[in-house]
Amino acid sequence: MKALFQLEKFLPYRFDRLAKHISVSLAGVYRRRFNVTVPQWRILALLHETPHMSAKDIARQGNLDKVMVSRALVGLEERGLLERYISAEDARVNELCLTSTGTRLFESIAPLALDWEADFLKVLTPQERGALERILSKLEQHAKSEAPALTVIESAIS
Amino acid sequence: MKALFQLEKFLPYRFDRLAKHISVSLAGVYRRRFNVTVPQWRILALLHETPHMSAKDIARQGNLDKVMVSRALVGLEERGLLERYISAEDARVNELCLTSTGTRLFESIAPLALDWEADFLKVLTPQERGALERILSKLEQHAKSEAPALTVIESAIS
DNA sequence: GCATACTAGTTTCATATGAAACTATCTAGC
DNA sequence: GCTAGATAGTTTCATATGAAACTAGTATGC
Repeated sequence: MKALFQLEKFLPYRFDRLAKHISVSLAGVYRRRFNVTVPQWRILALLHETPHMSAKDIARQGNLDKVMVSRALVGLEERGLLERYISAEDARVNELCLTSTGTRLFESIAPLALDWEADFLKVLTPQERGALERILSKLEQHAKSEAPALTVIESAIS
Repeated sequence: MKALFQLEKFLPYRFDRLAKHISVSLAGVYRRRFNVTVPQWRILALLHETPHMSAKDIARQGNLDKVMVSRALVGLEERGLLERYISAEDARVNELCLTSTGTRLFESIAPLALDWEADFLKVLTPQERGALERILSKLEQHAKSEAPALTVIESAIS
């Protein structure tokens, strides 16, 4: 009648531990070989996919703090990996765009990132990979939908 | 022939985002209601399960930095939630033990934590929950086994 | 038994983080 | 067209983090 609770089996703990492991391990690849931080890597990926995004959009789509985006952009700009233009419609907005150097850098990193991912998932069967995909999607959906409500509770209580 | 890489579908990104969401949301429960941090919560859980652990064992089993453990212990001790004894075999080692107050506090939090977990998983079918369990175990196993190798590479390169 | 190398836990310090204030710009209502 | 309130992005500042140095104690080899 002991063992009501075991940290080792507690999902939030397991998720945190695994996510940290993944992040540290993969971030090492970007950093060692390309001297790129995680926020910078996300920015490269987002801008490669959708050029001319604003910093705000990057923050939202890359799950990053706007302060972190601001700082990461400075670093990328200094290295000539991206350029900013002031938006024609709204002078507050930065229109961001990878330079050809930035594009090439991203295209060097991306295959390594995908290799890393493939290697990480190689212990799973194809069925399990499909299941993981579906499960993550459901949990993400759930998380997204409850986020606003929790914010309200948060500000109401604390 | 675009879209070789989409951040939104990249597993490390998805894991990081989901884990952060979980952590922030759940940590709010401990903190608001009980003024307990995540490391403190892990320590309470581990000591409840296995009394008389050392700080080092807690760091390893709770996936925490030893500095963080040291600091979290001070907070718990000050609140009278745990006591330390100097180990009889080795005077460097702290033998840690929850007080009855600490035990009661843990036993107040645990059901809420489990409720939170159940609520979080309620969008999954029983089959999916089983699959998630199995998948996580495999990935954890894989992560654990490659960790030492990566450390070697790390120190060799950087 | 004493010098050397090691380990548990703490402290220090330099860096990372993000909340809040700030600047520049925009929008809405008058 | 001007004022009040909002928003994009930056800067400041106070806190969180963890690597490395430190302290106290242990183990080993001679």
